[in-house]
Amino acid sequence: MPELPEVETIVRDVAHRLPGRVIVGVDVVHPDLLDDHPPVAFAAALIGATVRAVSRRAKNIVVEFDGLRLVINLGMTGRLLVLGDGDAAPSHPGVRFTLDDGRRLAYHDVRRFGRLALYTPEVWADRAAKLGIEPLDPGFTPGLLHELASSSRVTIKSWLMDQRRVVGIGNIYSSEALFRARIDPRRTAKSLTPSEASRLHTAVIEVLREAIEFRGTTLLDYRDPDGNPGGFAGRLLVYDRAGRACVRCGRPIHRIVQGGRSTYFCRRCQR
DNA sequence: CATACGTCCTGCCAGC
DNA sequence: TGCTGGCAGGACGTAT
Repeated sequence: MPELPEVETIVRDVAHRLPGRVIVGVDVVHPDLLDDHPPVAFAAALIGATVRAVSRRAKNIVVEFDGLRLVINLGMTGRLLVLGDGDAAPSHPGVRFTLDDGRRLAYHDVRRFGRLALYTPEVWADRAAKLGIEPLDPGFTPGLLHELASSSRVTIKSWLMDQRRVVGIGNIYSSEALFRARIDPRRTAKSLTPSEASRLHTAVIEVLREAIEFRGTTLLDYRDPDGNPGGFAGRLLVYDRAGRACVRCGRPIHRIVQGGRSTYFCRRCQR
């Protein structure tokens, strides 16, 4: 899916366009996107509600209404599109929202791994509290990263992707951050020294910030709310570059499988 | 509790 | 050309 930079790009784009708008229509095309929530109740709760703010927590888009939170997780292929009069209908609509100014907000999802859920602010706060720390928050320090990692026997690659410790990092940015930190993805999380944890801390923050600056990575599916791809794919150093030359040493980038997911790294540069 | 793995779903692409 | 298998930005449930 969209990882933190892609979700952040979407949220920043809609955060100044949606507040003040009222939902006047809800069309649930694929009820499975709501889990077991009845589509009729979902629509009824949202119709007439005014968007007050849009924010991000981990890889979730949080649309804030008075006394209600619509939380959207994009899964692998989800898109949140803002459509005007002339815009074509999405090819894989999941849920369509009509706004009081005539625009439409469309949740589009080819694989339908995404989810839309409604919570009271209190229940959402409880769920959000169970997620790990935001890597771009000041509380995310080299010491905290080292401490959190020091008790885990899983590989550092898998550890980075676990949303219970540090949020927002997925399959692309975990490989990218480990390359930048020159750490072998096969190492266990607990094996990192304080100085390696510090390098990884810096690498995570830098790669996420740069990716946000370039509006995210589009390999195939990711689009911003206007339907445009992100610009960071060309700046990836290892992800999806198996067999190509490492930008640092020139040796070929390797692809391995960890936890059922592809990992890309340089055997020479990453120890 | 922590860890490992299968599952949800559709589309695309390489290889035969 | 047409088929098949493998693979794809995530996260949850279950088994051990």
